[in-house]
Amino acid sequence: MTVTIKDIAETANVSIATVSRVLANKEGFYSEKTAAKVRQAAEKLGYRKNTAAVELVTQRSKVIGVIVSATKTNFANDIIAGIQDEAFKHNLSVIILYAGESDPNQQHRALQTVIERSVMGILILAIRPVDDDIAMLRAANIPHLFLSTSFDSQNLPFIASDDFRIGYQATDFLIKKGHKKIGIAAIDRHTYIGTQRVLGYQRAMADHDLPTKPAWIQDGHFTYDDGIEAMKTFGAKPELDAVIGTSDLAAIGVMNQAETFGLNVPTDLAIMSIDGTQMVKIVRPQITSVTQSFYEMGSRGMKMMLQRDMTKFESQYTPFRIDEREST
Amino acid sequence: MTVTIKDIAETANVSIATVSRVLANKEGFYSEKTAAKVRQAAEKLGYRKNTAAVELVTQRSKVIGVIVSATKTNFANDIIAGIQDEAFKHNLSVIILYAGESDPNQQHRALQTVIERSVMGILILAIRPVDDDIAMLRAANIPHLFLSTSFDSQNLPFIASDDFRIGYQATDFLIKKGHKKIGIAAIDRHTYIGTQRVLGYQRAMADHDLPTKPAWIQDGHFTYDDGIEAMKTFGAKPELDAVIGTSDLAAIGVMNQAETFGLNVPTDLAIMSIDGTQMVKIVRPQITSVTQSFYEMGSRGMKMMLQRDMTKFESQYTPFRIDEREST
DNA sequence: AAAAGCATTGTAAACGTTTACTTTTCGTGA
DNA sequence: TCACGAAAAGTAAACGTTTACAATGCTTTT
Repeated sequence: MTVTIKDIAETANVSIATVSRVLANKEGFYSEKTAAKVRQAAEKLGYRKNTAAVELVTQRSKVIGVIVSATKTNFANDIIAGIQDEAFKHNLSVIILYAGESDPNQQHRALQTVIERSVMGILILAIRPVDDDIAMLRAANIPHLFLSTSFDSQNLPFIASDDFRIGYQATDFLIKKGHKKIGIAAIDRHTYIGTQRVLGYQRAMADHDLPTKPAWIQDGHFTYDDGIEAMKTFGAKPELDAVIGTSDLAAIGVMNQAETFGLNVPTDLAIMSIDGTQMVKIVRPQITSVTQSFYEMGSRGMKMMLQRDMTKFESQYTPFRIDEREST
Repeated sequence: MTVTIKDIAETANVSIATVSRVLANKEGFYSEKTAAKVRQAAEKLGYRKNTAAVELVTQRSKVIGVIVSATKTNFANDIIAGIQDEAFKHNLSVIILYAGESDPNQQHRALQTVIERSVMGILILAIRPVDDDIAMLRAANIPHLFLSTSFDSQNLPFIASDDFRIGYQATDFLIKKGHKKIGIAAIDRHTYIGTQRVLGYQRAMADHDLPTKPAWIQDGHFTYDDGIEAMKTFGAKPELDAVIGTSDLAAIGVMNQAETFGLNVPTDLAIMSIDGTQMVKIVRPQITSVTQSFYEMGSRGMKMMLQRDMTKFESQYTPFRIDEREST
């Protein structure tokens, strides 16, 4: 039914080895005359390479697997764009698997899928797998790299922002603008990222001899609704004079709730977000953000994959900057 | 190096056929006693199935390929969620390939990749491939379906919204709110979707005996910036009393530019968007939208794939509704 | 004219599964 | 005890490539 190189070989009157060589452009192993015959036959028969066969015999695939959490925050698109552009340059395919929102089952299945496909590398976005899955990942012996998550222990390679510094500098920025009572909203302290940001925040406050209160730190999962909730807890007459939203959407949630309370941003309350995606520019007032280099995380991650030797993977931080806008 | 069923067979002291049957859960073909031995050996050796080998011999894969345009509009995530959830239920993997923003090269490569992987089905999101690629797609004899794009001719199967009706009803809604001079922003009339929406708009205007002007229709590609540009063209003292943005972001662009001009939304200018993603709820004022059923497009599309018989694919429209908010 | 070297092509094994077909084992009824 | 049938297990071919190695033919060197 389907056309194979064997059919081409017959049509072109050569051996399958020759066909294979021509089609794979193994230069120097065939004459142009034969090549022309082969290519023409392939074209005529409507030949399509069978990737499964190729991967089986070569024991490798030119595919990078990307596992993404289907979170409601939106930076993943930028990271993926970075991965994609870099992969395209090197003729690699990218397959993306969504792993739900912190659903361990889906995560496990996604991981299993890419491992069984023996992809040449695995990029894991903003997900911290359970220990069993990490063990599986290691056993699989496939280069893998975490993006936009960092770890304290485990020595897993990652490319991410330095979240302690993000927390510190965001806070420091607000303090230098004259704020003294600064809150932080929708932070997930079960994640390493979350703890680091809080630590950075606390250090900055301490460095400026500013007191903090536990109630100024509102837990959540970086979502819009968590931002709203956090602001509701801070109240209509908040003690605070500035709030850091731990994602763009969270910050927007804080801002909208603040305005519902009749507070003016930035005069009554300054707001700052962490991420700096398009979101912060389309709302009014535009939100001052710690802008992360998501695209770069993706392209750097992809480049690292190209070395293939995982032992050389070195965790690194991507730069971030503060973009001042109207909300501070 | 890697563990194969042959290794398991040796360890468990059975034939590879038995191993294969146990591991594939072909019930009725093995005794529980043997099964236990096999499973234990597999576990012990750290066996991983080789998908390439499976696909080669079975001539089929349990993978759905999804091709997405990496557009700056954001509804794709919802469609993908629908696809993903449905696929998960049926134990299928989903691989997603980004095809750039209307870059024919990337589209071609993405298509080629999924075809060569002989996926069991292809879902194409918001992309209208060039004719050559459509021919290739057909020749490949793989079930395929377009989501969120419709076609006049070609008889390609799709699941999308009825864009004529969207255009009509959005316009009709505004007219019934008392508006008479209605514009439409950031519409791409090179797409079928675009022409249909404009036709719907024009018909609604005509049905109410309202005149229109060519300048009221501003071309673009559904982006935020196109929304801004459109509004700039309409001017600081626009002739219009309402504008339809052809995506959420486009509508937000229109709104932000209108406010830059000092216009009040909705009193000076009513604004309406088409899509109805989270975006319209996080901006102030919240935007009245034609809300499409993106998630449903995804899950319906996936369900259709399950039939596998492409000749039975029937193009269909998913429902939409109008959600009134603060911008009208 | 034979030998050597090179370019080109061919042969066949290998990759890791699944599965049609065959063989063995085992329980049951006569 | 034996024949029979069902259950369990085994044998081997097949899937479509790549590639090491072998073979062929041609050109160049001696």
